[in-house]
Amino acid sequence: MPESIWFREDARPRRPRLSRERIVTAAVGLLDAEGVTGFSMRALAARLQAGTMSLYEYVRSKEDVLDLALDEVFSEIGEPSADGTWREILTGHLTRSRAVMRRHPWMPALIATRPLLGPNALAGSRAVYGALAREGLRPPELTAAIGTLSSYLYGFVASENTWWATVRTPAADAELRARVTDHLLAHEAELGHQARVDDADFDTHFLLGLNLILDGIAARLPEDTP
Amino acid sequence: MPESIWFREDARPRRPRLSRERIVTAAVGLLDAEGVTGFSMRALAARLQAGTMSLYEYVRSKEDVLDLALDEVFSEIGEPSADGTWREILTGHLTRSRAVMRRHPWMPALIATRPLLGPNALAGSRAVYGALAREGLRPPELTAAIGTLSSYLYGFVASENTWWATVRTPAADAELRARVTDHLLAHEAELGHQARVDDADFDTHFLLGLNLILDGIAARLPEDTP
DNA sequence: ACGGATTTCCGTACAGTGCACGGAAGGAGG
DNA sequence: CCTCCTTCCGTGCACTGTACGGAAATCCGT
Repeated sequence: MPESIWFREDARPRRPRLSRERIVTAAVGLLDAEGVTGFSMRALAARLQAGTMSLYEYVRSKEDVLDLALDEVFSEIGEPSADGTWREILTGHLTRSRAVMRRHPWMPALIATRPLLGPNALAGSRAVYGALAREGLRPPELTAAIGTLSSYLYGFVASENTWWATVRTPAADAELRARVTDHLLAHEAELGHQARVDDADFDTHFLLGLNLILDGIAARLPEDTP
Repeated sequence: MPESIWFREDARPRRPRLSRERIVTAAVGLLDAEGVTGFSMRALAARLQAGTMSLYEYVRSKEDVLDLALDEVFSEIGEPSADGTWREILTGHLTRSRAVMRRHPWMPALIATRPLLGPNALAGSRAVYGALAREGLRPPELTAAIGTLSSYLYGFVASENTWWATVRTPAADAELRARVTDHLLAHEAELGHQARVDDADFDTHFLLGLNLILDGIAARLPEDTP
């Protein structure tokens, strides 16, 4: 019977099994699981139960996949909230950005290599731009303020991530950890302050540094806002 | 004559052709010339006119070489000058740091991956620490200030470098460049400001952002200093 | 209904990578 | 002279990105 053709559930390519979206989400998952060094086209194809070369129907190169994955996770940050003071808006947006970059610790390494030109990344910077322009800040101070905020965010999370990565390696880098802890202790001991490094530490340091920058921006706004 | 032992000018067994130092300086040269993606142990050995595996007598792994090269160029930054106001000292130090990172554009990508635990990197952060502690700043604000400054520096140069790298590629990324220029223009046009991107632009933006942060730090110093 | 054209999939192959291993060259110490 | 020990490095292995060409399945014009 010729209709039996409808019952061959997966003989060969009826509808395309693969798609750009499926590849990108699989790439994000692989990067989360294995990091940037564990990422390979073969591993990505295996995760999709496809042949390696099948990916290249939808994607130009490995770099292409990485760019796509990077912009994909930028969308997780979302738009800044519409209400609140400008300080609250920016603090919330940067805090959420930091959370996303900690959830996907491979982001800083890619950002350092590839330009941020995906639609989601551009939309984010545009939103921050609007929040500050609404307060009356103008170029070049406006551009500098945005650059400072994003540079700070990105630099902070990068060192935060490599710190945790170093500390989590069991015993191979024990010597490195001892070295930096000694370094910190030498500093702190001079001033009688207890050295301790944990998540809460990074949280408060992030907010302290952010408020440093926000104070500097506030001093450049045309009139004072609470 | 037993004294002849004192005239053996070279070290123990035989004068080694290779050395850790020679490998490190060759690695810096190779990274400057080819970038991090063009760096390979085979290319490094070729540059030293040696067999690939000879390197492994002096170096544990490729990662090891990269760590060594990174700390090597950190020494180019030098110590902060001893006199001047704290703002002048920090501005000078950060400006010199930025210059070194532009001279070796592969630095941000490595910093995003590996922890900064080489002796030269640690010495630099210690010097900045001292300059601010001398003004009376104490932890946790002191630690936050240092982290903010280095995060800013590193994030700024990273985006600066990828920007130039993108722009310099002849025509392949012309579309990307057009996209970001459109983006900038859309912003600037809203406010009637001319968009232009060149070296001087990055210089002034770097100093604007730096002064933003320094103002924030100044507000936290115990008593006012000019 | 049939014969191409097109789309999807992927096996094979090639040039490149980091590095483990084992061996050769040659001076040093006995 | 023999032996050890340091430096050097050729070979090999598992792995990478991707160019190429072919096979299978669907679509389309007739």
